[in-house]
Amino acid sequence: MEDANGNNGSRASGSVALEEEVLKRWREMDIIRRLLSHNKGREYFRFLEGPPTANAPPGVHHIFSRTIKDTICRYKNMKGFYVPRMGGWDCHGLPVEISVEKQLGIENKEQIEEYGIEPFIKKCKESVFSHIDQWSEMTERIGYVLDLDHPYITMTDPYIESVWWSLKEIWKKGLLNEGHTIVPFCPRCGTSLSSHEVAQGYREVSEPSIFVKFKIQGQENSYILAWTTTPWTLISNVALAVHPDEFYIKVKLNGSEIILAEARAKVLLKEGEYEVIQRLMGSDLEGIRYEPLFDFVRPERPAHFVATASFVTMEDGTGVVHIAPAFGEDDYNLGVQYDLPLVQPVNSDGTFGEEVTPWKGTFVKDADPSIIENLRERGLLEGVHQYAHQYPFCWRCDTPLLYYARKGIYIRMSQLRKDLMDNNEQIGWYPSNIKKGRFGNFLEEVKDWNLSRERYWGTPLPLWRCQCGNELMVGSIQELKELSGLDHIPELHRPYVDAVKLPCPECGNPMSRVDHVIDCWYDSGSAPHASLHYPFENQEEFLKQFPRDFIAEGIDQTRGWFYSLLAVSTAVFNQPSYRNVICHAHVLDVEGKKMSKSKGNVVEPREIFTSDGADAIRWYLISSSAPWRPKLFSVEGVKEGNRTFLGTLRNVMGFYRTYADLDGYVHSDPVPLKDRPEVDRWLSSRVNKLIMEMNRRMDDFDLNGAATALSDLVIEDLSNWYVRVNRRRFWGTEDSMDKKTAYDSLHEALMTISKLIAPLVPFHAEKIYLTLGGKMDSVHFEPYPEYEGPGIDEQVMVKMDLLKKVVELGRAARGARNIKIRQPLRKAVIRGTEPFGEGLGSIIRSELNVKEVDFLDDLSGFFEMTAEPDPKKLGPKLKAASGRVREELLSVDPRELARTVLGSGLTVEVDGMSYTLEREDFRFHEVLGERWAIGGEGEDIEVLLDLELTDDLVKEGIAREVVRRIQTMRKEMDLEYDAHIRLIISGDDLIISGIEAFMDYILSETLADGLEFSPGSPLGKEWDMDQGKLNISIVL
RNA sequence: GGGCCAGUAGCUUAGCUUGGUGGAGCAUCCGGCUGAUAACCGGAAGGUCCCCGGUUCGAAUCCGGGUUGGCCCA
Repeated sequence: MEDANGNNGSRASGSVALEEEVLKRWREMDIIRRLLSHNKGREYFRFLEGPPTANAPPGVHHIFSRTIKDTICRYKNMKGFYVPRMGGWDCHGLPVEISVEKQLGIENKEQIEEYGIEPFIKKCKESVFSHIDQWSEMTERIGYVLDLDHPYITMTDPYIESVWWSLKEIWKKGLLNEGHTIVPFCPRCGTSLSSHEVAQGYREVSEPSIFVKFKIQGQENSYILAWTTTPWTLISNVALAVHPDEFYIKVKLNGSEIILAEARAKVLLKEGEYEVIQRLMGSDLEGIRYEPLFDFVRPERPAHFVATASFVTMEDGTGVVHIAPAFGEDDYNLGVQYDLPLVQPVNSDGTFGEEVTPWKGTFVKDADPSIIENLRERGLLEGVHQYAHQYPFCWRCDTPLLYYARKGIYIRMSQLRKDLMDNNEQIGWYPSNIKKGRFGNFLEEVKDWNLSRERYWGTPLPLWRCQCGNELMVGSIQELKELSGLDHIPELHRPYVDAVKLPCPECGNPMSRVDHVIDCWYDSGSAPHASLHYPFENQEEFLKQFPRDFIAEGIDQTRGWFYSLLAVSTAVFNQPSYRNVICHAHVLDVEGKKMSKSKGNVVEPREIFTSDGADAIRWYLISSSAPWRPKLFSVEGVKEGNRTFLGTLRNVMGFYRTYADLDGYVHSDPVPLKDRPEVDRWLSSRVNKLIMEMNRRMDDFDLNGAATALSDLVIEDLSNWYVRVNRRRFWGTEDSMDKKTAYDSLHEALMTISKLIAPLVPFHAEKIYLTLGGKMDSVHFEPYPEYEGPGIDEQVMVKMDLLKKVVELGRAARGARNIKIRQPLRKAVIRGTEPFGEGLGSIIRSELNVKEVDFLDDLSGFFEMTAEPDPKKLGPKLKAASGRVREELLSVDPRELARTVLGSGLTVEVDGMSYTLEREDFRFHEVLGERWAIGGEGEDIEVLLDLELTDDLVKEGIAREVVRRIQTMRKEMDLEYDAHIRLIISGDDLIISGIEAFMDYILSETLADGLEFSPGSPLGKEWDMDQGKLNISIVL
């Protein structure tokens, strides 16, 4: 609650009340919707919202993304750009299916088929927006300007149609192929897993690894030694791989001749145990044929020979890798290179097929011991080792995953590698290292993109096939209708699209759609065109918005959305679809751990909204460090920002309002700047300088730098300095020109600040703007302040810096000698600066409470000099000896050293060498006598205070002590600021004489109409002062 | 296992590009100030600038290696 003076009871709660008031106004005046069309018709700032999935509630990290995006967009909007901000929702994908599976209590594809695809995807559709209310609420509450009424939704027909169009474009370019890809596969769930899911399930396991002898064809007793951690894949072996540029040796071991890598022999075999017969390069081994270990499958193409491959390492094994192309990515690629057969005698449930007679129906991994035993009996086993390595398990059912060749449709991104890299050059990355680093490295090794998913809930792959081998890619709804002869397609999802058969133009037989849906990353990567239903609608609008100027998401999107956007736009348009991207780090808990429900360390956005508000959390996330530094989220940190920065703002406003209301001040006909005192011109210069800096930082996407600059000005310059030293100018009862000038200056500074902070803390900005009588309906319609020179008076800024330094040093001088500020002193003497004008000089006198300020060029009369060697000078001059010389000189009495150096000069002998040093090689200090206190000793500016007290000074000090006590009592009595009082006082003689000497001063400071001395008054408050006892009563 | 980023006071961090006696905020303690401020001002205490090595007269800063944490990928 606010009191009559506009002060908030508590700084923290003040922020929530303020925001609710602003939110109410925004709703009533439709501000957010109006901002969405603000500047329409002017130049575009082209922003793209990354679509979240609304089937889980938003967390703090979503607030982080949204704050960054909102801040940049609000800024550009104020800079005069039209900033369309279409919301977006990502709908498809396995996570949705899984949540529906859970809800239905089923857990595999068979059960989904049993349940029915149609009711299943209906459930998916319902589930997609299960938490949309929380998302909308959060979005509005943090003030994110986003069009939630017309969002793009990736599961709608228009969106899917645009996705289809782009796929057909890619298909027309011949970039869409079918092939096998090796995918991680869960044999129990019957599905391949996304890389993200696989990453969740890695565990360290210890498994038997075996050394197997492959008999070389046509040679007696001669073998190649290979090593594997997956014995079951030996059934499907079709080749052995060696590194072409490593040395291999043939050795005699246990009566056999064996080939293995030289580097590995040294590790695996004991010295003397073997005899080297021959040394060869890996490339010399290429083509050697060997006898297959098993013959369950007879390959249709040449197999069982040695190939060379650079992925073979000398880190472990024998330097010979057994190759089974159906069960590993490297193996598969090598298979393509050597045209090896794809031997795959394993069913999709992970058991061996009929042809593998001894183990048919056995889960492959369970067959390992028996296979090992089989090899041992046949004398082909050289050894078994326990081997610890990382292996992926299904995150859902904990079954070990198998790498498995599956048919799939993929985009040949590897062919577009150079285009991707060229397009990446046109993108500004924040932080910049991502461009060449994490993202650039990824592009250099970009793999073909497996688009197909053997699932249900996704954009159906629009590829129809005929038995005759003919294929058709469908690129629009219209095309599908024409080809099928149907005039109604219920929707572009399974199973409806599956039901559509197309007559084959080649042979007339019905063509069926391939089963697959596509990777939902392709959906979101299509957002730049699909959000506008391009090219079916909005052709012009699309051209205006492509490529987008700015996107921002978490760094985990590097290979997610940031990649899929670039991949789609490169494949379809050969351009990047975004020009600038901020990748922010994650929001972790206070200990640096990932927030997760199971750990119970999740911070609920709502809790912060009701305790400290949206601006507080926005400010915390932006001001605490650069966006790409992880945020160790602490509620204390949010509160601190709310107290220090936002609270100070609210308080300066409160101060302004208290007195402006009292005086009926309105900002009009302002006093010309040149007629204002220096301190006002200083404030204006500081604000102008901030305008320059804010524009520069925001244009550079440097939000953290902008926040720091704001905070410095508001806390240090505006509140802690300008308002504090000028308070008295606002207090006077009569309407003076000086008072109006002070109001003008404070009003103007606050008005500009309200605009400068608007993108960052939109609620506080609004409140300040409106309180100051801003003309627009919202500060967010105002143009962002632009620097218009010459608004910066460098001279007055330099002077003020000096002045602040003088005051700081003067206070330090008092502190060092324990002299209270309320005790007036006769004189301050300052060295090292020019005299200030009367205006600024009076600030020094009141801040330091001295009667007189003197400036002297030379204070040596007060001092004795000391000297110490300056390592910065000694180093370059004496090189290696500098350390010893410095040590030597530090052992000399510094006063004596100073006398010598300043007098006859100095030669020092160290380790038998002699060095001549000069004045410049030293730093000088001064020490002074008892009467004076010093601040800044040895610095560019020094301040001396005369501590000698006269009777008058003592009495004045007493008077100030008395005033302070009366003011405290007024406050305790909760008196109105302008309430007049009468005083009844008694006390010790010295104190009474002080009061008598400064009677007028005391009366006017405390708004007292009379003061009466009345010994022994029982009603008053008893005070214990340094100078004796005092009793004060206040009467109204 | 690979890539990227980071390690500075009890906590949050600046400084690192371009080497020259390490700064700030919060918290603590002492003192001061206070009719705008749950504020503010002065001071104290608190540092192996993650570790080891190299370059240099001199390294928080540059280079190499390691380590710990985060993220991404396997």
